[in-house]
Amino acid sequence: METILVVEDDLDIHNLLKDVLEEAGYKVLNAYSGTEALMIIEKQEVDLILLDLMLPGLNGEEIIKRIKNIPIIVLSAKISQEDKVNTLLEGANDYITKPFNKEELLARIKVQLRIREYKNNVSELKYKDMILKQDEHTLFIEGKPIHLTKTEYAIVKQLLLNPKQVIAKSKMLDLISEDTLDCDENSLKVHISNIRNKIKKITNTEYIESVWGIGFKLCE
Amino acid sequence: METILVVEDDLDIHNLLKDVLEEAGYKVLNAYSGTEALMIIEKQEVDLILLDLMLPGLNGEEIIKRIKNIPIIVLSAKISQEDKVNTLLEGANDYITKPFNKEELLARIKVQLRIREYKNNVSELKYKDMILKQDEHTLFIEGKPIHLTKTEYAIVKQLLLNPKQVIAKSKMLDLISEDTLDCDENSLKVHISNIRNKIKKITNTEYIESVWGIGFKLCE
DNA sequence: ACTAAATCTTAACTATTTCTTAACCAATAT
DNA sequence: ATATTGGTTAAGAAATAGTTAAGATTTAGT
Repeated sequence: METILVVEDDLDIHNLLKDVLEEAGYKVLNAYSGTEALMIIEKQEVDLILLDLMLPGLNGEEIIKRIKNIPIIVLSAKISQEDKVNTLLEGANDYITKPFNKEELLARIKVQLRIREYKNNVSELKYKDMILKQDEHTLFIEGKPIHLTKTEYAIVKQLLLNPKQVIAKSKMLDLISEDTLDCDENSLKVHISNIRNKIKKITNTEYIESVWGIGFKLCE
Repeated sequence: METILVVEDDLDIHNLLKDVLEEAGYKVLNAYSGTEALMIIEKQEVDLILLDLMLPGLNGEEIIKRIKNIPIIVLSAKISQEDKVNTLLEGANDYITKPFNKEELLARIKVQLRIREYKNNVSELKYKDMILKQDEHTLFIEGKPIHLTKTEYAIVKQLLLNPKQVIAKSKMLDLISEDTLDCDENSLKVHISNIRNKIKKITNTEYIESVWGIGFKLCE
């Protein structure tokens, strides 16, 4: 089941949205301010955000800037075309004006969730001098192929799917759990070490960075 | 009758294309967004795709990356030569700028379908020192003929159709399911073993490589 | 339709690769 | 200074791949 975070301070609209979404089979998380929304995102897995632009405290625009890799659909009474364009450029993925039509809302949500799913399967993931060719199931660093085991491949794939972002160890374990049986944090650090060794045979450049106490990310 | 998928969000252009194509005797499928297009491809047989580059949601470029084995003709208002080149490099097969000429469109479509037809029925699939002569239903390695059974032939054919690519065991079973009754992963490994043995009688070179936990590919 | 030959699947066994565990050392934070 | 986290290593456990042979099934010839 996919999780949608609703960020809206108006209680009536909030509850209406919640009802519509739950009826459609989504799990709904609730935030009534921008700061609350950011807190929830850090702790829980969220697949999509419905965001009201007019919020107390931290406003919608600022929240959009802070969020990466979660699709955002903006809800707003603002109607000018200019606003629409600005919001999309700032990082929102879609825009719905209030009062909204139930079917349109659900359709737009579906589209965003699908896009995410499809991006996961794009045939080549690139970052700097790394290319993960998914057809060939091979990582290329500076043009040279590196053979990765199933688990190593899954780890590198997650790092490349979220470049510039730190992936917490627990999150990583969750993300790769489909490809592994019982990988724990100890096992994870062994895998990371093994991946780094394979890369070291090709180049001295570091590609994977540790973030102390949190997890791992690709070097910037 | 050949099936063409039209991916275009502008309703006027979409309908114009549909009319032209149906008049020319093609079956037309319609998609108005990238995600819709990908959904259709998964479910139905499509011989060619006419793709608008400017789409809501998943854009044209991303769709091209996801599609293989179906020729794509890109439709776009973009006119710079640079864009043209980029699109072709990314995986599109041809490029037509809007407003398009009806005859030119149909001619380009014909060319792509011809190429496809030729490739599909090409009597010989080659890779390195392997030649699969489909007429003779025989595999030649380093010039010497090897007799393959029906299932073995189907497996080798799939490998040769996608050289350099890893074919997952489950995918392979799916691809050869038309030629077999109930081949499972165990049976598949026996077939692979048998194919390797037949090749080994001719040469010591390895031609089929295993990708641990995933599937098989031709050696590079 | 019957028989013989070829092919395919099943299943046990062996070989190989990968994964996890756990001990030890290094680095970092309080 | 000490506790916590990260990194390395090696060995044993677990998973997957490869081999083999026998019996079942399909195909082809008569």
